[in-house]
Amino acid sequence: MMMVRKSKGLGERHQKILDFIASYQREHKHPPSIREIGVHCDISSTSVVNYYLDQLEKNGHLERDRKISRGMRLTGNTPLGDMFRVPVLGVIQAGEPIPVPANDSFGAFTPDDSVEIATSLMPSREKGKELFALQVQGESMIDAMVNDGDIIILKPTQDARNGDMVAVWLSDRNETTLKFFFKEKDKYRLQPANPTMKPIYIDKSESLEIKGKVVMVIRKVERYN
Amino acid sequence: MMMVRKSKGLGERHQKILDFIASYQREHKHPPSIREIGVHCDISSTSVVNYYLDQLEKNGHLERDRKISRGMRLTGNTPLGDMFRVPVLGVIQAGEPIPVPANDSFGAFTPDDSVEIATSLMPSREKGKELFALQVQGESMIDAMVNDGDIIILKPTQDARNGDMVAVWLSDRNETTLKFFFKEKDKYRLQPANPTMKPIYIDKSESLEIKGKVVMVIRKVERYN
DNA sequence: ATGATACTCGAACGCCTGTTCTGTGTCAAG
DNA sequence: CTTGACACAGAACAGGCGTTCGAGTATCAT
Repeated sequence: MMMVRKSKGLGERHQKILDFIASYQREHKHPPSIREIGVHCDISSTSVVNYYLDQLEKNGHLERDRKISRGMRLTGNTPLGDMFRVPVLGVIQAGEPIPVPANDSFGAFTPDDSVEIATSLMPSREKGKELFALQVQGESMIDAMVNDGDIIILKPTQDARNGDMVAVWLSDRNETTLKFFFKEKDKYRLQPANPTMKPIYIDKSESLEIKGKVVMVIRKVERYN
Repeated sequence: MMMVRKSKGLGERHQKILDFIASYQREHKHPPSIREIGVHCDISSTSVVNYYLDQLEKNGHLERDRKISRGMRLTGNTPLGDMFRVPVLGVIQAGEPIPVPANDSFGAFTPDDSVEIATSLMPSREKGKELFALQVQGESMIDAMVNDGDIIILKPTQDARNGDMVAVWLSDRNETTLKFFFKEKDKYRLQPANPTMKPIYIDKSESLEIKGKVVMVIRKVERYN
């Protein structure tokens, strides 16, 4: 019978090292040395750090240039340098609920699809880890100035402040929509981004599920056919 | 009287080093060492390389982490890693002509403003050097599904193929617009991106200046207020 | 001529860093 | 109990690397 010491492929130590490399890289613009990793991860021997680094490389979390000082770099879905990698969780369309990230394994594997965004493009200081993206399908978001094929990036949240652009699921109407959100006396006002279009009002008795706050829209203009 | 040996800030040697660092980084994913620079740039002494590196740092072309092996990185408008830096040349609005890049000093200094785009987001294999960006002002591009404040990235071109989304200047109408372009029998059809809106037709006798082909639209959703 | 400035070379110094080797303790399987 | 895989520590080694220094050469203004 085969039993694994630590059931997960990634132990606490591994994760700690990975996190440290990422944060160090963000701060210093270059990867840490083995010894620096040791100090900050409470590992007293360089050989042990090397030991873990080897494993991380085997698992594909890391790339190494042996013999080269600080010759390591994070791979895949790790926020590298000044770029965010945002997972595309699915599509958003009129009649369907919005896929939202499972709370548990968030940083985990989403090798599906993802988009990379330069941090310099990020509006606020949104932490990249919490963001996710959806691909718009159909032309139902036209009043939000969002086209078929556009990619919207949003931050998961349940409540919005007035003026936020939110993705909401109106289960009563079986409708998904993107609107600017305003809470008024006894109802909600959902204002389209297109100023030529009129807002819709949702009574507070109606169900209104805010799924996330839209932080960015990206449109790759291909070809109109 | 003060005379400069080489009138330009950047000598041939400087440029060669800069180029080598860029190409080395692309290939190895990490910067070269001083000695490696020396070998590939025909400099026999490490101190000379260090000498030039210091100058490049003073000129702002380079950042250095002294004492740290390979602790250098290119700054500014150098296509680093897998990211494009696209210069924002100005704004685009209804009644104004579209700013287009001067043909001469393109790669030159545009320290104004710029946006960074991950190459993975680029639709075609557009070369980043030829792209430029404009910030949309006003709501005149609404029929192109482009909002006030959006950033559009386009490739300068004079002619378009059917189905391309182009930025055109209609001098007869004194109007700037973004539309899908179609050449028909004796006229041009400019099709709005918003499918609920009707196309406009431009007679071939009218002037129609294509300024560029839109390749991407980016919207940072801030706050509606 | 003379001195200043820019540029180049070569060598030596010493720290930093990845590697490797030996040894220790733990724990599950046989 | 023995064995062996696994996690870890510590020390020592060797090479890579940035730095520094002394010295030489060329150009140019004074």
